[in-house]
Amino acid sequence: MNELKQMLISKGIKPTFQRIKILEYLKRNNVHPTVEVIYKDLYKQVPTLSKTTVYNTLDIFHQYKLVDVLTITSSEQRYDFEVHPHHHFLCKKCGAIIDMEVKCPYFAKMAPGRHRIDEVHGYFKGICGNCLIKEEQG
Amino acid sequence: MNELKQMLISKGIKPTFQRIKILEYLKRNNVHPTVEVIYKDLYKQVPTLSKTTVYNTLDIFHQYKLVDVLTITSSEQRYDFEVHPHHHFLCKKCGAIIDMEVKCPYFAKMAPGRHRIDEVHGYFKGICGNCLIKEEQG
DNA sequence: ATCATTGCAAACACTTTGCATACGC
DNA sequence: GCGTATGCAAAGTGTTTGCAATGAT
Repeated sequence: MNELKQMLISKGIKPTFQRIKILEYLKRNNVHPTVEVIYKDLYKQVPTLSKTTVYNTLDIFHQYKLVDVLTITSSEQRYDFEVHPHHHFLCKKCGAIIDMEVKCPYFAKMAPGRHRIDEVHGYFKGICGNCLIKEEQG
Repeated sequence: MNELKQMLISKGIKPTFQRIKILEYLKRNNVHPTVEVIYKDLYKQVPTLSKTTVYNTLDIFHQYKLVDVLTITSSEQRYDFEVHPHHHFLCKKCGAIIDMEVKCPYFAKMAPGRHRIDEVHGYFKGICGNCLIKEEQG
């Protein structure tokens, strides 16, 4: 908790109770949760919490590059405690988003053209291992 | 027009006037338009057109793999007349989405793990060549 | 006549905005 | 006390749904 507080301070973000809780949640739950999920889970601990604050806080975290915003599914944004660049896998059956390591620097160098590239995103869609096993059994 | 009609028939899709028009539009405008844009543009030619029909039609096209759905921006879906697998570049300044060729098969083979990968998506964000030139001049 | 497509209007879901209250230095 | 953060409610935006009217064979 103190570590996270320091992390916020060092980025120039005022370490309020809500902000620390949300950052803590993201660090602990690396399942790329939606705002809804973050809100519902944290509400148990912080009953005064509002969704607006979750949105505000995630916006600030994103600005200060503490979290990544994933736009894999079109209907909702998902948030990722940012550690290092990596790709994602979305299971079309259960909806889970699973981290995938980037194994080669192909992507960053791929496009030398006229555009300035700031961000590189890659993701896969398919059926995750767990769902495949269930299909075999079912 | 007849070519597109044949394309629909060969896929088992009834070639209605609206569907042909929408497919034609997508083929001609490879700027990855939104539903809004498609609707507003086609409305001029087809004043009875409704947004619902645009949605319905794009859904069908997607099912039958005539178009790709891009979820690069979180706020809206964009549609792409599907020719071959390629990546995309989103300009954060002007909002344009530009096609980028896939130069190596890295992506498809990257993740041999437990999951079954059906789709591979890659995109970049940054400032496009045109906007860079404008910045220099401005 | 039948069955699918179309299109309006209402409902939905996620996100943003406006503003009054509460908190922390 | 002052300035920012919070949180409620309302508005906004893209998408989906229900259903009646239309159109094609």
